[in-house]
Amino acid sequence: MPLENQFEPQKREKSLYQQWLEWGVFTPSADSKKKPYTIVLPPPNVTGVLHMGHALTGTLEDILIRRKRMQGFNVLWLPGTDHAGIATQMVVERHLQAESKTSRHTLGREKFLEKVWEWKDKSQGTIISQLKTLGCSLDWTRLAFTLDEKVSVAVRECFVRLYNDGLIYRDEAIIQWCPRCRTALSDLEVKFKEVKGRFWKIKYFLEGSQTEFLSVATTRPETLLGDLAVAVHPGDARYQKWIGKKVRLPLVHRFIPVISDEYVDPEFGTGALKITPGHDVNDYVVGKRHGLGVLTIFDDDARVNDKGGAYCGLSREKARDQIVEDLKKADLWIEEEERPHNVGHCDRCSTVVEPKVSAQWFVKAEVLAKPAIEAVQTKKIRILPEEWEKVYFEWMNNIRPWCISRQLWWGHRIPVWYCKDCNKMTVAVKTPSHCQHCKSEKISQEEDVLDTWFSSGLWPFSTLGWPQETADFKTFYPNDVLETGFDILFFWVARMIMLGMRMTGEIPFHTVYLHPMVRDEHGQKMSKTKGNVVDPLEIIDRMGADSLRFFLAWNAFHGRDLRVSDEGVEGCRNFATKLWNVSKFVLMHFGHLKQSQQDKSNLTNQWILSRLNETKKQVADSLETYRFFEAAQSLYHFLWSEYCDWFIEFAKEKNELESRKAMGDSTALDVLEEVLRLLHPFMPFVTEAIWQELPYRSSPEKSISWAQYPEYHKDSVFTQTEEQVQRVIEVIEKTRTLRGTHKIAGSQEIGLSLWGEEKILQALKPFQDKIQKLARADKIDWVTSRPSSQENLEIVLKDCSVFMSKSYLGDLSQEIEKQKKQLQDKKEALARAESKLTNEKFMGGAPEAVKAGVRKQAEDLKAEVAGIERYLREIGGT
RNA sequence: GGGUGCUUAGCUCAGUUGGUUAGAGCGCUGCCUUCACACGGCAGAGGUCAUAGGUUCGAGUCCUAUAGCACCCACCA
Repeated sequence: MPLENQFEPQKREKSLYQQWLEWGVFTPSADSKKKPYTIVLPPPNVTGVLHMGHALTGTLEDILIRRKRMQGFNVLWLPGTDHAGIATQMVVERHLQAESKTSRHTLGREKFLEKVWEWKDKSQGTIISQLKTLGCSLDWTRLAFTLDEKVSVAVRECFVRLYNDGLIYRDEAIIQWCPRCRTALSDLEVKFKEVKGRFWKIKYFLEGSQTEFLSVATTRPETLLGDLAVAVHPGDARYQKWIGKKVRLPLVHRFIPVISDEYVDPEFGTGALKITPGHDVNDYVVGKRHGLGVLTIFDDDARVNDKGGAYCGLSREKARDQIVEDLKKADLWIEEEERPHNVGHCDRCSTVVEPKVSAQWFVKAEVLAKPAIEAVQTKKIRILPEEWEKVYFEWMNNIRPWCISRQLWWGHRIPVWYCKDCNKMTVAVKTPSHCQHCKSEKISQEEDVLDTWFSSGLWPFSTLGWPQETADFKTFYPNDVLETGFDILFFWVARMIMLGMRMTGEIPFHTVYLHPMVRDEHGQKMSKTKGNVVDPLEIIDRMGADSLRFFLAWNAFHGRDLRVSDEGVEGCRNFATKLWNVSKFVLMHFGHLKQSQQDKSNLTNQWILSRLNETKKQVADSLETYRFFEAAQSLYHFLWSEYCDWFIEFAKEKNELESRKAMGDSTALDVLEEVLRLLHPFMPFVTEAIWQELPYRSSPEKSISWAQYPEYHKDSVFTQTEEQVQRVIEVIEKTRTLRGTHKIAGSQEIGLSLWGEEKILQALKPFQDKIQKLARADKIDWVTSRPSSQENLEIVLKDCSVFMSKSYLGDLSQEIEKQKKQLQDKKEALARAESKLTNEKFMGGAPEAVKAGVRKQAEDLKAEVAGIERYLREIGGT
């Protein structure tokens, strides 16, 4: 059946995907004898819609997956979504606020969670349909969600095991607190940003004195309400006499000790540091060292609490203003200056975090990290690109306790029950009915939920049924590749390795591939506020999923940025169109064939088969090393610059075309079919559409998804033919160049003479018709004696020359200049080569192959130099 | 403060262990409405590989220093 004139992705892609689903292409059989290959999709957050980063993940993983499926593996690509605790809760809260002006607190926990579940269902539906639009061959029968019952079981199991092993504990400590989200955060969830601030110097009067005071510098005057000491460096001469004395806390009139501690930097500020153990991580440590205790002066919303006396009820910001004002009034203020400093912000909502002392749950990450570090050191797990290994080690070697409790409603409730009678904790997988210590039934579950990343950390196996020894778990664990953005190396990848190894005793995957971050065309981070977000669906809508996918693969360099631009995707759309058009052409001429029948004696066939074979090798090498961009480029180059530009152009020559048709030669079709299969993982839709229209196929299967992925065969290498055709190409190209430089009209046929050794001419002669057609020559004379340079121009190739009558020429001045430059370049290159050959050290030290190469190079250059000199003389440049 | 990268054509980037005359896409210039394709064809211009040293027979590739840029981690009030 002929292909329609244009491939219209908008019309075709949906139904092609539907067909794959109907055929069950994406679902592996659990009891297959085939070797398994598994990737779990990094579960997108159910906060909204997919962005370009997801599209990149989907594309790269689908390329790996589809290729392995075609290579006969039992392939599982498992889709899922993440409940994304803080992020989703925040989105839904905002939504509620905007829609009905209600807060979660007025709704209550149960009602609010209902709303979040509704949101989740909607968002998940959107995400699924987007992944389908992109063409991702995910096994939807195994769709998972991080709050699924089976995942919950895994989460509890993991928690209980770690608790029993002493690796999870509850402790009162200073943690990062987001007053807007009203929850504790892990260190990773706090982003330090430089903000403009002020540095205030305040008087702390000596107890009993009206004149003597310490000048204390701070960026946060409001925290003086919680000061429990002033610290100076033990070696600081200025303050020796103050140590052990007491000072009066301004405005509050409490008396606090002056202590000495090495932590204080005497060079910084005034050398006297106020200590607020309740609201500063360092002060907390200092306070602990000196037994100062803790004074918490903010409530969960970061308003001053009842410990703040007159300031009670004020927000942090208002309290600061008020306190500064009062200090000035009371003559306790000395001076202030502008001072930029780093302030921690909530990763999710950008609120300034407030360090706060509270009871939280922690994981002893340093214990889990040890085997996880070793796994990468011993290369049991490879991280690619390799430089990320260093980053991984750096973080893992300095890992700190991981705060896993969150004061949220949306998430996995921590499986701990407190007994009202004996105050002890019951930690269990199954919800207990009574306290395991005193049998009391007065128990209540911990209100806190777990950090989202705790459940994500189990994803490679919690989705497969662990801790049950299910068929899926046995077949598909460990996974093969974990592919994701480098931004979640610590958040997610490191934790999967730690938890995976601890829980299952095995590495969760053998390869981590970290892709670059998607940026806009100027390299700027995409953000809604900047308005530079490129929506993958919008691009797909205009140019098709295949174009976007090919673009993403093409640009997945091993750098850190991937810039998305319309022009770039257009180029890839053009490539898809090229494929479509050449397919149209091939089917037009060879679509009637019923079987493969290749004329292996045809040199053009040998050449393209050899080139195809080389391409297969390059694609395989590139994909095995996750160089998607390189694989995409090889395919692009082969299809466009070799198959279309030369093979098809050769085949179009009248005699050739007729003879191909007469013989029923199917090479053009067969090579196209292999290209389709090679390209299918990259551009699944258009390749499937064309494949469906082929008159016969290499595979009896209904879908190209099941067809075999082409593999390199060393018996399809035709080195000699490649050289021979390469020479033909050069003859044509040089002739065309000459025509171009002398402005010979395209319609003007010219006569050529080809001069060279008999052997060379014999190799060229089979291509006479093709040379004539593509160089637009009406005749070719084959000569072994050199034609007159009086009447002809000579184009010198490595081992032969093309002669063209001077009668075709016009103005030569530009050409002379160009050739002079050429001559200069060649002479320099020749001089370099010759100096190598006369250099004894080079001749002694370089390997034989290199020396032979240089010798050959020198010979070629010599011939070329002579040729250009001759040519210059011929066209009148001395 | 610690760490990791980057600097190659106008732009975005390749260039695997040092080895022949440094590549691609886009963009640019000229010509061509040739029967698959103007989302096309043909041809062309364009780079002292950031700088300065060094190692080597040979350096875009290795070493040292310098400059500039980006990112990550970190509690300097």
